[in-house]
Amino acid sequence: MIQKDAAKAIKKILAVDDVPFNVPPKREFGDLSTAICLSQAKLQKRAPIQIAEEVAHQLRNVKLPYISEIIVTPPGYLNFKIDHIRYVKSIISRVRRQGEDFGKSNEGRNRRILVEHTNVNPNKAMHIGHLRNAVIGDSVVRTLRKLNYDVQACDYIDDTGVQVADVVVAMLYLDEPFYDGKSEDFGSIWGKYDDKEISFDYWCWDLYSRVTQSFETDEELNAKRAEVMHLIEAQDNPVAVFAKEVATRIVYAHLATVSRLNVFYDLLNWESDIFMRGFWKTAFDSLKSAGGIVYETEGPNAGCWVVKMGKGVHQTEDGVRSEDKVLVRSNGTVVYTGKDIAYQMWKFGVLDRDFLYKRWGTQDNGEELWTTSPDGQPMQRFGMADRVINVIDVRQSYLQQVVYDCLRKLGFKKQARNSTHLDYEVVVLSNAAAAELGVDVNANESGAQAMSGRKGVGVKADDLIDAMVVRLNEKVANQHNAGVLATAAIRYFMSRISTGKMITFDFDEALRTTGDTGVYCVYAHARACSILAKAYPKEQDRDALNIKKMPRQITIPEQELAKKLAEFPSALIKAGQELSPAPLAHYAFELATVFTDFYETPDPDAEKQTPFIKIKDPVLRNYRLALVDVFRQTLANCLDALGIVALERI
RNA sequence: GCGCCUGUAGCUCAGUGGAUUAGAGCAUCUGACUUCGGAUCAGAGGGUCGGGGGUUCGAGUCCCUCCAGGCGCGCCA
Repeated sequence: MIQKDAAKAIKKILAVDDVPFNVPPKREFGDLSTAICLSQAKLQKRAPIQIAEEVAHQLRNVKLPYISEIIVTPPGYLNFKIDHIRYVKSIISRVRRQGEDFGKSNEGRNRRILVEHTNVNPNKAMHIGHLRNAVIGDSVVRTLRKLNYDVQACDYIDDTGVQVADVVVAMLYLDEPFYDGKSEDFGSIWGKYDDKEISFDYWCWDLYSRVTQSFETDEELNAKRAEVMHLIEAQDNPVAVFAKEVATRIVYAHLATVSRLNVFYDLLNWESDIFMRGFWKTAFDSLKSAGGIVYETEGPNAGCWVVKMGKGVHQTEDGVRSEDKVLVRSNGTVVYTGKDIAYQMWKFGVLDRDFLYKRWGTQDNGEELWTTSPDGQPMQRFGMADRVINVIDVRQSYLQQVVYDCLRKLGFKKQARNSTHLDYEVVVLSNAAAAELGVDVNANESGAQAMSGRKGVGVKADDLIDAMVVRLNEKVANQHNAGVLATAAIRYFMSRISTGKMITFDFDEALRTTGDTGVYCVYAHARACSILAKAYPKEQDRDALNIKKMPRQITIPEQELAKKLAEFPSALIKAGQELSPAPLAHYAFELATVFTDFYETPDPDAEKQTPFIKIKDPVLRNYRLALVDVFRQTLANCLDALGIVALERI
């Protein structure tokens, strides 16, 4: 706010659009500075120092609040000294007044954003790569809600794809007893799975990797695979019903897994419903009449409906290739991207068709989760978004662009513009981690291995969470706190790295509890709570934190803490603009670090530090404790945006 | 071949045109609890910001080029 006021005044004086601020290298220059006059010098063709002096003169007349002095330094910097007593006081009272709402803003103005994330194939346990998606998606949802967007969090369930079909084939035909091909009774099939031994998603993990290996050699099994895929697509037979049951059981397992990490949704969107509600037919008709799609009669795509992309047909070293994207195969079936176009149109409410909905259940956060369903009811509630964000890893960039291009070709230019592929890099395994999972690599060589569901190579999400809980259990008050801390550790670990960077997963690094970690952040919060609990054993005594009097001097650690606290609203805005949890993770750690410094050395000049709760001067005592309190509140708000619960005691 | 991403300390990462000395964490070494939580803190060592050009008063940051690594370019999802 202090910066905003100064920027506003300077904008007026110099008639510029933007005034960047930063921190001067030396404290005697002040607390804030801007080099705006240096860049202005070029345009005005005058000495920068001269401009700076003039601006400083005018600013002094404006009387900015919280600014006590304005200094000009060569070659033309404008430096501001803050009136720390007024400033710190205003931060404290602002955070105390706003409480949980501190940091929120009205950026979104209630604009509706649909965020789709997680989207794990319902055929096996989730691994840590899926976790990255869920953590990024959920954090973005939380952040956008704090910016007052009307957010719908969706999880897409591809229950009719090949991956589910493969597990179904495995269950029916990999081990005896085999399915007879027509029965509605799958009792003997379910008998192969023992829920006392292993969870269903884990069981499928191994089953899936076994069946994909068998496909390489087993002709008969491949024939069954084609048959099962056909039956699932047809939807009107016992195998399709069985497949839906398999997928549903896996979805329950996935939701249980992500729930351990505080990831929640508003709606589950099933691909089978997209299929049965005729979404594709409508989109196909629109594409045909808009001329966005053409039927090829010759060339490599003869017999297909394609979207014209790039250069079309061209010669490469592999022979004649086409950049065009096939949407309808020559056998008349639609590819995934085709369905995705229809689905994207639904998200914006421009498809002219809708799902049927019913309640799925209540999530651990107390919120109702809905699902699309063939036996649901129509509802005017989901979709119809102003903006759509699809959280999908970077390998699908090309296909996402095809979807958005098709929207454009259909005349939905605004919707195409408001479609965002939130692309993030994948999680790979360090050689050491891969070796630990039994992959044949040299653990001592630097390098990484891709995870592979088909090969069954990957760190399962629940295994990671369990390992974290085990590690934390020793020093924690109870089992519940170990779970909360494990969530903090894992979410932070997945959040702190920029979305554009690959995460090379390593057990030692992921399970760390010291330094730049979620555990450190929660620890700092718990410590602050502990101080307050000792200072004011009775709840009503905390009224003293509504401070009226300030000490005569503000120490440097106090200034640093106050400045960092004031940054939180802009950290949230930045995270919302970048669609990434990383800025908030960095902010949380910095805030915790600045607080710890304030806690350890509140009076840098004093020979001996006095614990806050033992300070005799009531003004200083209440003031310092008020700082502890607003820190506690701000960190908790930040961690909330990251889906991390700030414990009061560990 | 074309396109996208990444390259900053031994390792994992910040740093989205500003200040003489490029910041954290981990690891290594040295220290600090009879006072508010030691999952902490203080200190030390460790850098040709992949290389080379350019733009600018000023470049880790922008442009060009080269190098290295990753990922895309399916009638798979």
